[in-house]
Amino acid sequence: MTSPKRTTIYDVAREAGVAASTVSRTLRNPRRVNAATREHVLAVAERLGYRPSPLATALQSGRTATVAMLVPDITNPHFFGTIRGAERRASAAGITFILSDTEESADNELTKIEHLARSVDGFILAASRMSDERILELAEEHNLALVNREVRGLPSAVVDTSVGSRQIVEHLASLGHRSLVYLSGPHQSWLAGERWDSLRDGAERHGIRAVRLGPFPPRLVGGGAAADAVLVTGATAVVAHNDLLAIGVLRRLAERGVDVPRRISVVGYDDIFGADFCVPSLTTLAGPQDQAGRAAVELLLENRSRSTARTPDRRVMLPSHLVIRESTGQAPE
Amino acid sequence: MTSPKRTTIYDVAREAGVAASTVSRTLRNPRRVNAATREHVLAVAERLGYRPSPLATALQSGRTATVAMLVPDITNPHFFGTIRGAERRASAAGITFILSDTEESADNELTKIEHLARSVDGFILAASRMSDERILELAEEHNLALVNREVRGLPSAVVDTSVGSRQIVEHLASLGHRSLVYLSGPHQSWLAGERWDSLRDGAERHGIRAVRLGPFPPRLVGGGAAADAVLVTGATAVVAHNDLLAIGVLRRLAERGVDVPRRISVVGYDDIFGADFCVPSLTTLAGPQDQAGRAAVELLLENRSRSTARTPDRRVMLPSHLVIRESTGQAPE
DNA sequence: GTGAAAGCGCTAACAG
DNA sequence: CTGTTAGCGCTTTCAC
Repeated sequence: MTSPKRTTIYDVAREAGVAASTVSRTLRNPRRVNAATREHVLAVAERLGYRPSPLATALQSGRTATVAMLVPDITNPHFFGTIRGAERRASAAGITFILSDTEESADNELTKIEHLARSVDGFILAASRMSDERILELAEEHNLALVNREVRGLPSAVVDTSVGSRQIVEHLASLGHRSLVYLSGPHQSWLAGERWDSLRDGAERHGIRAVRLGPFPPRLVGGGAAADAVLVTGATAVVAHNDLLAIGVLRRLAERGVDVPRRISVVGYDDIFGADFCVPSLTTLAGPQDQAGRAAVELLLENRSRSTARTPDRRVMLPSHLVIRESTGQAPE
Repeated sequence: MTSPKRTTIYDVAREAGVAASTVSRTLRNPRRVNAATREHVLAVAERLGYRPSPLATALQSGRTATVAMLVPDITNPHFFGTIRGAERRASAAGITFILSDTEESADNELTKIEHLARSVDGFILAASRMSDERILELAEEHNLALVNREVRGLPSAVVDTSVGSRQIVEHLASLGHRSLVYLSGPHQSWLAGERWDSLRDGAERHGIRAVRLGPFPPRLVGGGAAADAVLVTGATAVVAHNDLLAIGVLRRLAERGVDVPRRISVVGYDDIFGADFCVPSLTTLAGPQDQAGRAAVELLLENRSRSTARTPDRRVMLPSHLVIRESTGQAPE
């Protein structure tokens, strides 16, 4: 690759016989320029193959036309939908999309934010592991939008799992289950807390005994220990923090010769890739994660420029729905 | 979020009683500054919470400390490993990672490259859909590294599937198969071509009849039509362009009551998430995709700064290995 | 409607 | 070793 001096706004100006500022206007505020000059400038720019420098624009204007998304674990299929949705939306708006993996660490989130602070217009924090306090503090200085996390006063897009969690309980109750175990996810996960609250709440209403176990790493491997722990409790139904964990449980139960769903029913969250072709296929709470990602980008875009004056803080709530497959069935006896 | 005037290099300079250039040096070339002043400047910078502006640095120096990765389809699990590997490596080097989905379109690749050209130090093209000519042309102006694609003279990291493809044939031959069908992927996919060449080559040596069908969309849904097409041929073994397609085939065959592997054996490529827990579990050619992503970033880093003088063009070749699971077995009869 | 000029924050000669 | 001086490419008053 060679860099034969990119053509700048000045090259265009000279060639077109106008001032640089006119070229700039032609590009940013076409209507503030005489139609004739405008056409001419555009033609010259086109001919010279002029491409604006986003860097220079950003440095001068303060707008970078870039957003960064921070994800605890890129590898986790749970986030694929969110990432895709956000990327698509950003791309459609001509916004550059930066993706960063924070490896499940709140400290990493902070570091990355500091690092990128001046290069982006805002951050999308997906399932942030940081405390509410820290997030609020950061929001003082940065433009933030949260995904699957709520913090007072901050814009967020979350796939509602409260209603869905109750649906899970109802589903299990209707199948005759009288007890369930919830396998919780990462300790700092806000979602994990939300889900447990709703499950317990639902369980109470239906006179079902609910127990929480964990935390377990929200990955396939976590399923081994989780499954064994479940068997000890004698519960007839288990709800895992996410599908990854649920599939891990399924595998371990199969290994141990435990019949699902005859002996025990298993439910997950997210409806990730694979939930429909594992065996037995997984009953799970599905949600439009990609829409959440998409909404987050929109929230960010709305909120920029308006340095201080923030909008009536927007919260987007997306509905989830229960997908019933083969891993849940009539309670034993 | 409020922006109370970020502290600049000038603030630090004034506060420390030195020139701005000294502050700059202290940060870039610490050794060119008197130890005492250095300490002092660093202390002041620290105290003022100074953070450099990547934009200003980039504008001035031409280096953006950013790389962009272009992927045909973020959604495709095949790329997850590559994306993760690249992101990790970039992150470790303090390099900002831009991710962009090109939606399987060569034109989109071109557009995105033009768009980002001045904001990044280089591009990682994963499984590019562009023609060799176009890529070579782009390489004149941009710093490129290819993943799973080879173009004369350009740095690339590819997971070798030639050797692996022959292993697949040997595996099938040893099970008594005398014919196989290859389900090809996207028309413009270089990989698809490579794989077919190696398969056919291997088949020839083992006196196996090999037929190519397709192209099929390399996704689960592509498996339906593909499976039906295979059955018509009467072949006893099918090798799909990737695991997604292979799993799709598996599902369709199950639907039609065709016993895998007793009636027909199925092989995929990539060993994606899910290949081990679909039913039957999938025999597939696994490769270190994340290392390919990682290597690509390294190639890019090596190659930057050296504007014209390119290194003896580096090509990284990663070995693949055959993972034998339940979807392949003895040929019928 | 258009031009001149001042910077955005930083780096890189070039002096001293 | 350190300060001065130009810009990098673009936007944005402020005049004309």
